[in-house]
Amino acid sequence: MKELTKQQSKVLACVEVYLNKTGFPPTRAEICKELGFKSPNAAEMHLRALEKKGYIAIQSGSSRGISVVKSQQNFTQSPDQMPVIGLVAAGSPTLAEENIEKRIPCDPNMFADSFDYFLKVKGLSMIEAGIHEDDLVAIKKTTDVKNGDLVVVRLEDEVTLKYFKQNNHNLELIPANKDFSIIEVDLREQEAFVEGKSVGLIRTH
Amino acid sequence: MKELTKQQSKVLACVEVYLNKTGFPPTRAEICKELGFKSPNAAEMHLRALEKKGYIAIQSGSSRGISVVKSQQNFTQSPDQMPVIGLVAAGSPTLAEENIEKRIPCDPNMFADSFDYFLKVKGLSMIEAGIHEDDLVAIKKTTDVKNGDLVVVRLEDEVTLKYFKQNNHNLELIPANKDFSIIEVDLREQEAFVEGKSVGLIRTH
DNA sequence: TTATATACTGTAAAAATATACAGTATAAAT
DNA sequence: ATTTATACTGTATATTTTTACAGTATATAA
Repeated sequence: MKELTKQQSKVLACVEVYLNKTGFPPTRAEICKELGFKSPNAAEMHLRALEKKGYIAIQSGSSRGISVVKSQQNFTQSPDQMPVIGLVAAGSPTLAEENIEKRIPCDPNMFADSFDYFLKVKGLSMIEAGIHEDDLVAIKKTTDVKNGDLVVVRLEDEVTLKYFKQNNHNLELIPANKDFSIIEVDLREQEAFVEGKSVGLIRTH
Repeated sequence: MKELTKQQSKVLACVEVYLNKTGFPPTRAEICKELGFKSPNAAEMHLRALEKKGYIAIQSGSSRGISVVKSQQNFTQSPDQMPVIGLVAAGSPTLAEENIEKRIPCDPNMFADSFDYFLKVKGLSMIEAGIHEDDLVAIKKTTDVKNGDLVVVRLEDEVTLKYFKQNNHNLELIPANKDFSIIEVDLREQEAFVEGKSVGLIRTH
């Protein structure tokens, strides 16, 4: 099987992801939108190349007439098992096997945004936001967070779940419980690592 | 899940076979050709019926925008699309398509107990249990509930989510908000229908 | 007897989509 | 220095496809 160029590989992945999410293949225009191309012909050329190399088949004249012949990644057909990580007092939440308490079968796209793992909540600092002890907060690994986001932040070796608010070098980590006080950090004096942000929550009754 | 008519069943099978063979869904015209209809509207009507009964989802305006939600055969392994139902003021929560606000890809076994649908929470009566407006409560259809369970109960045409407590003919539906009062029902005087119980909760941030 | 649901035909317009053609730009190969 | 392959933009058009509307026919329920 012939090698794919970087862009061809991206296009194939895009088709596969779309197919997985919607159940039918994307149009040229949709591929463009996803990958940032400005001409439908960009997608067309890549698709033709993928066809030539035997990765897809194109039904000429049919809309969305793409079928994936040889998948790049092996999509697991069974439901994903998303890991649950305890909010350990020390160190970053890592996906190392020893930190995974258990796994929950669910779709990483079940919330508005995709997520990477569940964080098990300890303590009552966010209770007024309806976040209880042992709730599982779905975390997307990212450093791209805005004021007001519910974020996972590491200070020294302490990991915490709080609302995020930053003005220049002044970082505030805001709890949702009047018995707790705001954590203020001067970023010139102390480092803070944003591990990710919450995109959702689940709780077992 | 509602029963299908003979023709609807044929159309669903046709879609599934086509999907299996080509990798993308058929158009109305192709369904007609396959099943011998002479008008694309014949296929259209059957597809709309299948959508209403929850077997497929149709992406409006998209060509071939059909995704099979609930397969007749059991060969689609894609993650289940669990329905979200609004807590309507009147009548039971039903799974008829007109009551389904959207669907969420997730595993029906993600909680300790399996569930049938999500109920979208209205109001603040359970806020002290960390259940907010617009949270989605996972409901298992059952009448087998115990005191202390979080249940969906219908009184007359009112559907409500409360804690369950019953002593003989005396039923109490207990909110989790000090501004709300307990609903007391004498079962000799008034009927109460237990629609199901909550097995979990999800919230999108 | 009059609805009501199922099950279509036939037509047509609007919208979505594939796809051809004419270019531009860049890097690597010859 | 010129070709060749990759990687696009931009435009236009023919075709595909959805979808609304107006009917017809039949069986079943109220």
